Formats: sequence, C-alpha cells, structure tokens
Amino acid sequence: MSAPAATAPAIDPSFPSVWEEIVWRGLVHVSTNEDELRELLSGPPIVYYCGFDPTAPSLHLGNLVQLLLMRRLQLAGHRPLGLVGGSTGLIGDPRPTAERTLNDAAVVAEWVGYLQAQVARFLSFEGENAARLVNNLDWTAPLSAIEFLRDVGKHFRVGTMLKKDAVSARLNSEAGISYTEFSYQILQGMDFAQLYREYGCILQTGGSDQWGNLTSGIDFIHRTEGVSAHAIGTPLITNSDGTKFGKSEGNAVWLDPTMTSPYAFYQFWLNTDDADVIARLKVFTFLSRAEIERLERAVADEPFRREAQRVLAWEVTSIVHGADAASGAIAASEALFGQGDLSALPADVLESALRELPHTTTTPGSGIAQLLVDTGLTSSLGESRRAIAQGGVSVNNAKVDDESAVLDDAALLHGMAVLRRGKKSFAGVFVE
RNA sequence: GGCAAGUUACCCAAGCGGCCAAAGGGAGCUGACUGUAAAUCAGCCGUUUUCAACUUCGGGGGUUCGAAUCCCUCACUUGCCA
Repeated sequence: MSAPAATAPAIDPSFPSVWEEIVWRGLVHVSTNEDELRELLSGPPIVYYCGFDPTAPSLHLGNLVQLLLMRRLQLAGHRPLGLVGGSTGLIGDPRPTAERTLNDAAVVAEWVGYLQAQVARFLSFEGENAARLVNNLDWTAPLSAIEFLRDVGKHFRVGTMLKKDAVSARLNSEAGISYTEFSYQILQGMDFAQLYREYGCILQTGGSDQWGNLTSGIDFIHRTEGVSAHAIGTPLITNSDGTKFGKSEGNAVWLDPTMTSPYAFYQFWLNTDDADVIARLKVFTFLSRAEIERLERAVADEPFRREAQRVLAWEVTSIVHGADAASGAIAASEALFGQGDLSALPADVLESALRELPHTTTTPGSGIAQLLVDTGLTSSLGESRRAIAQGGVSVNNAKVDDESAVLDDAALLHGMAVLRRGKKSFAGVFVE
C-alpha cells in the first residue's frame, strides 16, 4: 500500500462560515454569545489569539487541538497571534489537583524558543492575515509590583477569582493553592487586554478548562476599555472508554519528533478506537465533511479494514511531521506488521524501519533481557525476564522462551534484529 | 504566631512494633479471543546474581533483638484560632 495523497489544509466550503464548521467539528464546548461570534467570524478579518505555556520542552496533543483551530480560523481569513507564555510559564496555571513545581527561569526561556518554533509550523506568516508570535514576558517583565497592584489588580475582584473552577477545586482539595498560582488568571487577563490594545485582538481560544482564564481577560477588557471581547473554549478530548486521551503506554504524545517519533505518533493514531475515530477526524484533520461522512460509513460497514484509522493516522502525522515522515512511518509500520516474514525484506527497508523505532547498537552475544532494557521496551531486567516468561518477547518474530537467551548471529537479518514485546511494541538492534 | 490533623509504591488508599516489599481499587504490562479496535477472562505489576538478598512507606536523628508502625526534630499540606 502506498501513502495516500496529503490533503492541503482548507476550510470546508460547504459550510456558511467557519463558525458552523468548527461547531460541526465539535470544537466549541463553551463560548461567549454565539450569534455575535458567528457574525464576527463571517465578517471582515479579526485578530484572535491562543496562548501556550512553556511547561515542557514540547507541545503535546492537547495543544494540537488549539493549533489546528488557530489554523482553521486563519484559513477563513482571520489573523492569529500565537502567544508563548514566557511569563505565565514562570508562574504556572493552577491544575485542579496539585501545586506545580516552579521551573528555573533559564529552562523556561529555552522552552519558549522550542514552543515558538512549533507554533510557527502551524501558521502562515504571509499575506494580509499573516500570523505573529508574541511573548507575554515582553509586557509583564517591565511591570513593577506597585504598578501591577494599582493598575491591574484593582480591576480584579477576589470574589470572582475565587469562583473560577481551577481555583475553587484547589480550595476544596487538601492541596490548597498558593498566592502565586491564584494570581495566574490576572496575568492571562492582562495578556488579552494587552493584545487588544496593541493589535485589536478581540477573540481568545483555549481549552474549556481555561474558561476561567479566558473570561478573566474579557472582564478586564470590558472594565478598562468598555469593549466586549470574545472567547471560544474547546472541549477536553476524552476517550470513550474513559482512559486519558493523548497517552501512549502511559507517556504523553509530544509534537517534538525527538520526544515522540513519527512512527510512534503514527501508531498512536492508527490505534484509535472505532468509537472515537470519527470525532478525531473532525478535530485533528482538515478533511471535508463529505469525506469524513464517507469514512463514518466505512467504519460502520467494514470496521475490520480500519480505513478511518489509517486515514486519520496519515493525515495527522503529515500535518505535524510532514508527508515524508508520515510515509516513513507507514513504511515502517507495514514492514513490522506486514504479513510476510521479516527475512523477505530488503536490508535497506528493514534498516530504515528500525531507524524509526527506539534502537540500540550492540555486539554479538548480548543478552536479550538486557537489550530489552537498553531499547526501553522494559525498564528493568526483572521486567524483561517476566516478559519473556510470559511469552511476550520475540526476536525477528521468533519467540524467545529462555530468560537468559542471547542474541546469536544465526538469528540476525543483515546484522539487525527486530526486538518485539507484546503485539505492538518494537525496537531495533544493530549488531556491529 | 497558636492549636489540631496529615505526608505510604504511577494515582487513590489500607496498615498503627514482628505474620509488611506493604491489603484493595484504578492505571500499566503479558497471554487468550480479535481488526495493530472494544468488551471479556487469566496472569504479572520495587530491584537484583529471585527457594535468597537488597533498597523503600516526606527528610534527618533516636528507642528496640526488631519500626511504615513508638519518640525527637525539620520540611510541606489542610483545618480552626489570632
């Protein structure tokens, strides 16, 4: 099977406006007045923004929802401001469960650079509605504590602030909340107001868990500028079986290819549950309504073909990592999961497939148990032994049944070995 | 600042001097069944040189033949009072 043609990002012309499209895609969970938003989005270009805090060296799948929403609005003619929170990242958005650990300022600054590069990949910086990257550290760093309290703090009522979901959840939990995190919503409110003053920004998008922070900016703008700004909160993406979306083998799925390989990324999407795949296509691809409805019928009629999953995996992987990387991921997947035996694969095909996987280089006669640890398939020798004892490990598709087995030359294919744990976890071993 | 309660493995949570590497649930892993799906059933789930040893129950110190369990101290969290 060859890679399908990549779909160029576009809005679906069958909708009256981009508002109807994003509603159909299930991207609007909460928002300010719907009629006003519809009118705003179908009118002349407006300026909108979405913020990303540097709490890690890379964005993840939750952020991808926002990035694609930004892109959809830009394709509809509006002008995006991509904000990376150089200052808010130093404070930390309150999570409902527990206080965050503060990150070192130098580390946050480094992450800001990584995130800006990632955000930039999803937006166009050309034309009438060219995107712009902004950093809230630019306007918060020069602010003195006195200015902050007099000019900003005076507009925020503690009663209102206490009612925000994240804050009240924390107040009602045994974790409590620090003054630092309590103040977060003020910073985000300031951002929106600042972007309104500087760029005329009147719409902010974000996850629905950010709703309190979004409205905080709307209130602030209303009090200081007398203008009604808008916000759209996207739904939290959940799996129908109740597990957390965006986790693969317990780890977050990152957009950075060095943190989550394109192969692992592709596999993540390919493994989407039937019950979720259509909703994912709507949110994470630019496919038209007609095409998605066709795939919906395909899932109903021929679920075993998993066409919707294949299309989804291809589309999202190409959007995030490019068509070449996506093709590579497909090739590797087909080599590893294909029907034919591995020994039939040409050396170069096998090698490029293994390069997509976690891999290690070793010398002849290494213990299988140790190789499992080296490639990350297991986290300890004990776990390796257990996996082997349970019949879950194979080398080049030959089951390993001895816990102390070593990698012998006879088992190698062109000096390489495909280490497999369970049904879906693979790693490459190169023997020199 | 005072008083009280609490801090247990990825998460929640039992344990309250030896029977504790630590109940139970969730998550995770493997096997069977499958469609690289879901559901279900079974097993695993601190480390290691695995009939045994070693390191863990917020940090440090102490009592004891023996501590997650008792005492002291420090840190943090929560509640009430100021």
